[in-house]
Amino acid sequence: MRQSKLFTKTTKDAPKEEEAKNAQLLIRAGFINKEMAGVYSYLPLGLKVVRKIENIIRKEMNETLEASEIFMPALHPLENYEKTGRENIDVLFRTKLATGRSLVLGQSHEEVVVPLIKNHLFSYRDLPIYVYQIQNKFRNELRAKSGILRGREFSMKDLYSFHSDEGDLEEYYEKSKKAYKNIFKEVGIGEETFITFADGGTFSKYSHEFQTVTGAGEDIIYICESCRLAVNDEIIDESPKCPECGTKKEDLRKEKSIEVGNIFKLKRRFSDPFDLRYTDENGHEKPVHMGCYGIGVGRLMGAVLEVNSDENGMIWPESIAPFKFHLIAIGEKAEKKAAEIYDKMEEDILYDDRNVGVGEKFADADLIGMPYRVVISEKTMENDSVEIRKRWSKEEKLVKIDKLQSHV
RNA sequence: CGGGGCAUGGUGUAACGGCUAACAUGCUCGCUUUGGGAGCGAGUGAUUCUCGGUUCGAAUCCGAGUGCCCCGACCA
Repeated sequence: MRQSKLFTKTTKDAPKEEEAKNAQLLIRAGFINKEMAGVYSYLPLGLKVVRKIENIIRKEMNETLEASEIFMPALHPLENYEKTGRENIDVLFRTKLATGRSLVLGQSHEEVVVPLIKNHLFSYRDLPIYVYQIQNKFRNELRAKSGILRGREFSMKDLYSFHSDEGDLEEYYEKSKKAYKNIFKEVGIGEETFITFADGGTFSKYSHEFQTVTGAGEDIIYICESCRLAVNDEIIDESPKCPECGTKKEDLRKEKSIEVGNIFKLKRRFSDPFDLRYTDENGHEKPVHMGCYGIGVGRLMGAVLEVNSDENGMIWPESIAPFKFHLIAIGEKAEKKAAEIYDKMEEDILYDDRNVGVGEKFADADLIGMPYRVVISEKTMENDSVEIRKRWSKEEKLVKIDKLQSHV
């Protein structure tokens, strides 16, 4: 993309109303726009990151977990929540149809997906079923905070699995952990992210969270380094040790962290209220066992930033960077050559063709944080080369122009 | 929801109860400049969050409201 065609602007100063690093950087770089507390627009560069994260998630959902993507509504009838007893949870946004019928804005989709699946699930031959979506959730948080880490409207991937028995659910649940690990590794926070034993909320006694260590987090976890597992502070008193190797609480590493994913064995918590059953091989009706598996997409983007940035700006992992290269030309001759390079590799390059000082271009390249900054000047052209600088290590080297694409 | 803080051009800040609300940045025009937010000049841009009160006079003091941030509680 030619940067001159990008309508968003960068700024030197962060708005004073944002304190969270992720929000300051994303707003300064023009990736997002704040509409109100906890509600943000995603602008071209920010949306590119979101789309890349989504596609990484989709790949794991489709391939590893064999799930089918669907898209459910944000408007839900309140009656469904009365069936499950969740009509009074305090994060529910309520609204009404013109006819007076009570609705809620979806904060999760169990109340929609179960009746939906009921129309398609009759026999043991239909099981298992795995469906997921990437959709906006609405939660009337008393306090939105930390930029895009806790919003009132936010994008989330939610997967629901339907099983003939607990054993099958168990197996799939374990498989989901692997898929989740792959996702967090692929977006660049694998090292900082730990499977964490946590409270099950209204769903079940326990659940597993995926917690990414960062000072910006709102949870506290106790990490067992050797097992790469953690225990959430909320249940550490109940089980004050590593669930795997038994290392005691005192020897676990205590850290602040942000929950980027969460998986639950719902079992019959939602299938029973809707009478979701199937007929088994012997003609008997049996209950359906469910699991649900969430990942906050916007939050994940924020978490990546909290982990990867420096005083000059953002540092995007190649897997989710809006572009791989940020191309800057110095001098008229170099501009011509840069345009040629850009034409061949449009998809991978953000080309700064703006008529501004080179200092500003460098500063913006640091702020926007593409993994590789490519500079072409008369000096580098003497060797038919460009200078490549890695955003994260600041390491620089000259590379032949025709080797640029294959080089890194 | 409890506690604390903040609210002034687009953005970041300044201004004793008293003159036309200042500075930086941004933006526009002209000239110059091109390896780290460059320079000179000329412009542009504000109902000082809202409502009410005190006062001869309010950005400034008082009250209420709203918005935003932080701590806590809450968090499918």
